[in-house]
Amino acid sequence: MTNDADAPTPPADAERVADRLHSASIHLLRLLRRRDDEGGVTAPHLSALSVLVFGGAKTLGELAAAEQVTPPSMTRIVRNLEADGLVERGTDFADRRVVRVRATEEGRRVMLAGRARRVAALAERLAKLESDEVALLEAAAALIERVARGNP
Amino acid sequence: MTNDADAPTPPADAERVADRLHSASIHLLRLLRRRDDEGGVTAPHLSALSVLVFGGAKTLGELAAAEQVTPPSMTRIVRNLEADGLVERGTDFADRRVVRVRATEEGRRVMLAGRARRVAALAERLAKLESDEVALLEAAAALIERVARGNP
DNA sequence: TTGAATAATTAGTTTCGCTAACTAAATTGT
DNA sequence: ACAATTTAGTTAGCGAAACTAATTATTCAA
Repeated sequence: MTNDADAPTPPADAERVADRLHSASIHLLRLLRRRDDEGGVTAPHLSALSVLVFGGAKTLGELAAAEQVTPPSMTRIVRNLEADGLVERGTDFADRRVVRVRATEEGRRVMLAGRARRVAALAERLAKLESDEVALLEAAAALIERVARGNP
Repeated sequence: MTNDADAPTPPADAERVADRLHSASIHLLRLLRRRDDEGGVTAPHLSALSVLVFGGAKTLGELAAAEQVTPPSMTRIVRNLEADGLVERGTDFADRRVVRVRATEEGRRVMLAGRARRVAALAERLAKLESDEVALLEAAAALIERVARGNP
């Protein structure tokens, strides 16, 4: 495995890049996966919560779609978040089937604190990179996000 | 997000980038997990197998380290791979505590096929990007890999 | 030679995601 | 208007993945 982070326009075959990106993502998440005992908030919870904090209230279905999980999975995530007082559910009066979910103030605080804590190990390592490398990673994150959804 | 790696030093705060990278990785892997269920080999298995195929035989402990999981986790992965005939275990004659693991021929074939299947959805989407965007992602993958391990 | 260290395994727990089947509410078609 | 269909969400249950703690087997060192 030779390093081609700085190679001059390599033959960037989509499949090879896909494979590396896949592999890199697995290893990155394993680094961050460990449970956050202090806050008790796991990565998927934090992720859903941050959608609510930054994107405002959503229906359960919208949240499931945003997080790319099935509705039953999101039902469970929301139930746990509610039990911890981090989100609130309300019924939509126009359509009583839908469940509206929004972050509580505590949810907002916990999300911000938990995120900082969870991401600290990574941020620490990023701080050691050159600034152009960090910029590259930021651009890449946006691209990956776009690719993971349907390139919208 | 039109700027590249050579953008004029944006305020690339490490923590913000860490958060986005984290989020992007979660979503990317969720996308790929679904595709993967169509085949018999799961992502962690494939990942470990590819270490063996590309890196040659390893001890169980080395494999655990390479994959950033604990030894018990790797024990289970290897047991499953062995049950499927994809790897073989052998005792090291110099030190009878260690378990040497190597991919079988079938393991090699299955790994390559599985990887192609797994990565197809991603590669398809990558193919729609500009070539400089793909190159950026490739460089990012290498960087992420470096960061996820201890920046060596 | 006995005791500490190392490699791997076993046992048990937790979290997460899925599918299938269900309830409840809204919409549609006759 | 009311039966049939569609839509939103929930419940129940399965399987995969990862962890910690404790155990076994082997090696190394005092």
